[in-house]
Amino acid sequence: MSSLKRIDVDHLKVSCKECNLRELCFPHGMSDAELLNMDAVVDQPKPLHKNDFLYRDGDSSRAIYAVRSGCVKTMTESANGDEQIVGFHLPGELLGLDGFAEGVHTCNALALETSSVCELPLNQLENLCHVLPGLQKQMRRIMGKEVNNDHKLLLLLGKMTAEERLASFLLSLSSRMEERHWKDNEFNLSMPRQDIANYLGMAVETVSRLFATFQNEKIIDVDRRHITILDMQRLKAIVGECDTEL
Amino acid sequence: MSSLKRIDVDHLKVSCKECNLRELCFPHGMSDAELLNMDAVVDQPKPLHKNDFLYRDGDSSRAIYAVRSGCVKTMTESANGDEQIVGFHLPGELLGLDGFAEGVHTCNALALETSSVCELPLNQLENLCHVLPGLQKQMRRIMGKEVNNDHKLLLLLGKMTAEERLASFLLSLSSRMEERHWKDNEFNLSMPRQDIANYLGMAVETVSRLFATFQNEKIIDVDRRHITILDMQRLKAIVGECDTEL
DNA sequence: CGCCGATTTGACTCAGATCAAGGTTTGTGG
DNA sequence: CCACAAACCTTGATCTGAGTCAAATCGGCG
Repeated sequence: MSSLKRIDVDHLKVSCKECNLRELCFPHGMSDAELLNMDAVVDQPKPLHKNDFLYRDGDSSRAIYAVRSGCVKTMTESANGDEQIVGFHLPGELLGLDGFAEGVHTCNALALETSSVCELPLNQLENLCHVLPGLQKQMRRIMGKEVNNDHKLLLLLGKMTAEERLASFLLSLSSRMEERHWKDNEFNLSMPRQDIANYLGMAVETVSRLFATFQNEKIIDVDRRHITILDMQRLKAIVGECDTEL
Repeated sequence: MSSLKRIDVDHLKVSCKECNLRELCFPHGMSDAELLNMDAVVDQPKPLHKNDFLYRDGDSSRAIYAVRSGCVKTMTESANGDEQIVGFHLPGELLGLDGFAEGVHTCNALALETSSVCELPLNQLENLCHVLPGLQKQMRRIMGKEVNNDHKLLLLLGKMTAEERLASFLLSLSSRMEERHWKDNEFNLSMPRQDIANYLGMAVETVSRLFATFQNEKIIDVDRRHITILDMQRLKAIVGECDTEL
């Protein structure tokens, strides 16, 4: 690949039609004709560096975003200053719905590593929904998914033990890896232990100890940020999915 | 009021235009003309009795609902059978978004007391959104609000102590009472202690003890399900809204 | 009145937090 | 290329908020 081509990549827009994440993202279920319309309004801003904010609590809500590469975390802040991470967003996953209620974001969104996103500007979204019935429908699906995700997390925080939470977290990542046609039993964590702990409502030390326990029990292999799931069945058994075989 | 009239009440539809909850509900921000259209599609089924399900996990999603009177709780169920209550819905509040992702509900919705709801059928929603720009916008606001609510609850479950959680719960109820132009410092809980405990991720005994503590400290007065907030400032101070006067 | 579910209260226990080191990896400037 | 600092991660010891278990009390209601 020539140096010239490499420079061009920055300016090159990946069309929705050709994006390999299209089935997970805005375009899900759309016709080719509809995809062309999408391409016309979807913007692809400069990549975010690690620790760059995509948006902050209080920013006016201008768009919804899809992660194209990397990983973005969203977190809410409380009155007395502590933070709760509410989501880690992988490529193809959407964020920004938190701004829909009042037109102002109520979360911070921060890149965990170098990441790129696609933007769907809200001022165009309204018109586009009129023209593209598929998008209208997809928007509803997206929001429903967000709600369901949050509910799962509520269940996790409200009812599970630390062990179940971490197992559940690993399984969630694993199945999202599979959705993306990546290995579902071997992946890298893009977030530090501290963020996992925050997300799961526990102390860093507990995360660390549980990783050690799981490793001792040969359920997973942990090498710094690299996770290998050795015994998926046992992991599922921990969270109570009692479908061992059967 | 004659007995004849009383019978009619069952059949009488309350129009959105005349509903005193309209500013909290679907109609928020709509013109009179738009409200007439809403009325044409909003259905008002028979009231629910205590412990009736409005819908169940797995039911196909046919409508979104607005509580007109009473109180409805929604809860998710985990693989191993335990439940997490994810919301208590007061008059004017909406529910049913959990069915948007896959067209199937992922929550149970259950009346805590005799309750009535309005239904907005989904098959009409799509068309209606085309015709009524106000509804389209309102739908987005509604979903954003749901997401923000869930995020608040995540913060509560992930980061707060039991004391903070209960204080936060009481303040949330109080401000929702105010929205409805009811007393914000005196109200009845429509849910048993067990449900409060479940919602806040703690044991019933802890709820009971904390009510006793708050009562001893003259922050609230508790008489069975009847709550009187005696010292709003102190309650706010507990959750860390350090705006005590300022 | 007497039963039943909801609530409260007390005593005890424990999962997981906190506190305290120590080890490892990464990045940076000389 | 190395030294040094700053993150990040792990491990051990101790502590505690809130859960669990058990029992009494209350409030309706047939």
